[in-house]
Amino acid sequence: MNRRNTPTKEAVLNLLSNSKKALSQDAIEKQLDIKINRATIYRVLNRFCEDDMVHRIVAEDGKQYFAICKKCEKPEDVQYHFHFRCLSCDTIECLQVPVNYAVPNGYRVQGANCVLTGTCSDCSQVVG
Amino acid sequence: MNRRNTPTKEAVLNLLSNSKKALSQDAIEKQLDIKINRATIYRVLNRFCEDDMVHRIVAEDGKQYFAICKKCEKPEDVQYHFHFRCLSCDTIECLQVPVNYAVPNGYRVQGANCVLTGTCSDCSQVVG
DNA sequence: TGTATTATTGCAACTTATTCGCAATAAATA
DNA sequence: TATTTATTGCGAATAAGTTGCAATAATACA
Repeated sequence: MNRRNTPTKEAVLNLLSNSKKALSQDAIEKQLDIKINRATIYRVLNRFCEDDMVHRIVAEDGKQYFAICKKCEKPEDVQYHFHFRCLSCDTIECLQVPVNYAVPNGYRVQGANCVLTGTCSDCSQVVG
Repeated sequence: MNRRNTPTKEAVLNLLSNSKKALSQDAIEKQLDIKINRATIYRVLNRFCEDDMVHRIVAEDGKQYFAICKKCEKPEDVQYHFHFRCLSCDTIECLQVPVNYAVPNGYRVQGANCVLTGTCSDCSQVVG
């Protein structure tokens, strides 16, 4: 199952690389210059995730968001990090904040999906 | 908008009270003795959440799970806690593990949805 | 350089979770 | 007991994500 290079793949990867935020399929489709089918975008994204080039975040809206970040670039860096969902500008971003936890005896952790919700620094500026 | 007591409401609340795990609408419907409409269950659950009697967890499967736990009983206890989703027995439970985080300047946190994934203590016992 | 192999794509249909409008029902209250 | 309106059931709608299939195109190889 060798991967092939296609314009679609490249376009989506570019978009994610240049975005500071995690993007949903929806957002990706809108931001792309070229028209790419919904199902294709999902397939491309799922492949990126399989290949550990991108990670998937599920927000409390139940939707999937995709991001490339520092953490993705060094897969040795196993530590999970928090994500932040701003209710004001409706975006999700990776925080450089590690997730610390101590689970009870016998629990084996294999993954983490941690999203904080609130107002991001940009949107908090409203006051002055 | 005063709340009324109904058999439905009582049944769902009982179920959640006696369950150690967080339950999805689906699970609730199956476990109830009486037949309650899907939409009604959602409405009851959403009302419970509004009234802070129950809290809602969104797992990486994108589904909502509902739970009553110690934390729910003392709303003054603002601290968020982790949830654990066992991939083996496919359940979600509240952990007595607080979520600690330090967000960058300017960020205002109003909520948290933190789910750890893996194998719970019961399912880890397989070995011995 | 031409051809075969098979990963990738687009399309349409499907699944699943959740919500919504509306009319009927039933708590609470006077 | 009558009135008010929260709650329910039903069916339909919405939205996110997946899947089957045939067509297309990237890669490998003669």
